[in-house]
Amino acid sequence: MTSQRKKRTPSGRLDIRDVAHRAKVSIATVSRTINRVPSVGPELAKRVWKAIEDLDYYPNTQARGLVSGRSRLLGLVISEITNPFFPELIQGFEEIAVEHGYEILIGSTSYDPRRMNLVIRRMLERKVEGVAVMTFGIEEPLLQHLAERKIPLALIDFALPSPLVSTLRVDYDAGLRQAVQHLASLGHREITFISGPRTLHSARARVEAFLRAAKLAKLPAIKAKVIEADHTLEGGMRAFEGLKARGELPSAVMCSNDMTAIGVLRSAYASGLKIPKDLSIVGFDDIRFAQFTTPPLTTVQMSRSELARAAFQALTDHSGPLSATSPSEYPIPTRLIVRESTGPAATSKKLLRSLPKT
Amino acid sequence: MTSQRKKRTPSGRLDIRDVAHRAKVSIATVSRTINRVPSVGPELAKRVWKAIEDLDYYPNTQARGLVSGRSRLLGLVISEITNPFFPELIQGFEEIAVEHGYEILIGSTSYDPRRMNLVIRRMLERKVEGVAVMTFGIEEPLLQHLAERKIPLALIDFALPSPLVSTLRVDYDAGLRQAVQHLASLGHREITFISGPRTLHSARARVEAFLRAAKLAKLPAIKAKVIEADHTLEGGMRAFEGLKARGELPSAVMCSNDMTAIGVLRSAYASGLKIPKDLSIVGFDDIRFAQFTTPPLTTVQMSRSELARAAFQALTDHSGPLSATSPSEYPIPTRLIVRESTGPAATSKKLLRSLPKT
DNA sequence: CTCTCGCAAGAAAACCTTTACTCAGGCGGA
DNA sequence: TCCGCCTGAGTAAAGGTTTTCTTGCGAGAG
Repeated sequence: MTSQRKKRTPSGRLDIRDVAHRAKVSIATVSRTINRVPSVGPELAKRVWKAIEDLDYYPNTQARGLVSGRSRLLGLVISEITNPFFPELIQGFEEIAVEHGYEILIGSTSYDPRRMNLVIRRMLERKVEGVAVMTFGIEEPLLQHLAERKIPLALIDFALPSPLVSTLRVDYDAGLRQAVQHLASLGHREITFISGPRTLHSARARVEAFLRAAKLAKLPAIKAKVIEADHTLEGGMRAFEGLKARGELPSAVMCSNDMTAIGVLRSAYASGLKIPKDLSIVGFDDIRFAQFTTPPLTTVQMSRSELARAAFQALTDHSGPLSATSPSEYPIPTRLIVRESTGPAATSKKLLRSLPKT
Repeated sequence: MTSQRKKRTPSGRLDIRDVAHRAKVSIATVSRTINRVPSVGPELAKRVWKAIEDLDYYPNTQARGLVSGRSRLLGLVISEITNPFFPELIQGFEEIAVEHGYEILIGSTSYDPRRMNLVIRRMLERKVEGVAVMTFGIEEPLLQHLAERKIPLALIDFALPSPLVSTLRVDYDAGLRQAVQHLASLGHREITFISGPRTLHSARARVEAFLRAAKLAKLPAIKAKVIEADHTLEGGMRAFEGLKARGELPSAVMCSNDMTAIGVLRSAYASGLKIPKDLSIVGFDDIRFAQFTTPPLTTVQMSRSELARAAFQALTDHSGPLSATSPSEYPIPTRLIVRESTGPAATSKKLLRSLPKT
């Protein structure tokens, strides 16, 4: 009974023993109470909770993690936080993670393999319990490295034959088909797709889905062309300028992401074109800003919150008992959001004539 | 010498002892090597590093933090990650933090006091070594709570009389003075300032700085008016509509942030006004998107990377020995960036006449 | 009435580092 | 030559939890 307290400054950090002392129980009981182990008697539990309340105690996560081997930390690897696509993803991910008692570690790769390496290392050191790799320029060897460490992984548009790796499979076809059909029904017969960098899985997947959609829409003489840009606003501007300079402007442009579409919009506007009268533009992603362009952008929505939810799901499914019953693919739906950047087709002949010469 | 290893699965997580064993030294030496304690002989150190390399060992951050009392974690509290101001701030903060071996924990408050509470709690549990509170709707009691916990704090535009609290003092005057003078030199005599919510310190500080600048510019009969919005794009649109409906459109509008300015821009455009011919618009913040509006936005730049750097500085200055020599205020400069949304004044008479009636 | 089983709660080990303390040599000064 | 001191490396304690193992107690069965 001689609860021999060691010297400690009264104002110092308080620990589980302080609580135990105040509630007149052992530290084990306090721990069990906090972790809601059912074997604690209800009246004892109440006393413990009161002590916790009184002292304003909260457990030390580091000690907890050390012994339990669980860090309650999840990694989120993104390309660049200044790309407006990602903050919305982060928001969703943070929300659901926190709700489940996890904290998230964010790492931006800036498309730099060296940084990617560093990011992975950081997450490993912090003993994350899972990593959602939501960046597009993925380096396969690095992922292997992670997979070998027995860390659950959630990848986007990319699969890896490992039991702990899940894939978020974006259903590009659905949304792009809707978009192509929407355009076709407005009378567009020529659609140019401005793609992202060919090096990105996700960009390639979008192109292919577009091509399939164009084929499927088998309208007479629909012409589907693809040119490559880089998923940036500036890239979109350059793509438009290129098209215009070569006299290849179609009546409708679809873009691999919204930033590109906004760039096109901007350049088209600067060229004196009226959107959608002279040119219809469709984006992809539905970033928040798409609602606020002039005119508001018609775009294919890929829900960020759904993506976040699926990623979290995938990660935590795998961190439980290795029952291997958890699915390895999680479908992410997409759908067209019609706003005002699309309208009835103008013939490209007329369009070209109306253009001021550069 | 009987280096009695306990049973351990060969493929299990590896330990500082594994390294010690392989390098044939004690674990203390390994630890010292890793932490670059100079008392380790160079040839021993080399052997240890080699062992670390061979095993691909990295230390367990949790154990480290537990014993050293240092989590190497910094908290960053923001309002909303989807507000484009913040990702740029986060980027800068992450960069410098990682460079110094820290990891950051992000918490969004969404202007909700309850969430704010939760965010603080999360950071406390993780034993962060400092918190940068970069949100604007700060709850004072919560900060007190943090300050009492002896956690270094960096606040923006807000001071607290506590040794561990530093203030990032944004020099609104400089930038706003430049903006007012720029407008004045273009012939504008009426400038309306669209403020943020009065409840925000930062918003109030901007208003006051604007008023000072207007006074200082003491051009004859300059009319400085202030109306309140809410720092959102929609808020900016509403503010413009209100001004227009009341027939109070000035020749120039300055906004408390860029989102507001973009809203005004958008509404003005929708009303058939030409920017900057009919109306000059100045923003504040210089978010990245400000370069891409049509026309590109003239705005007062408050450098996010500088803010991030100062915040980090403030936090780490205080976490060293409590020498109290660290400054408690860190100045953040601002300056005008002239783009194309400002131009020579049109008289408001003429402007009103040219407006289509609502 | 006693023995055993089950359950609630306490004691102690374990988690992986860092760091204070200890110890063995080597070297310089007296 | 001897002693104290410095240097470099090892030993062990500490840090705050969780969790396994123990223990004590009450109740039900024989």
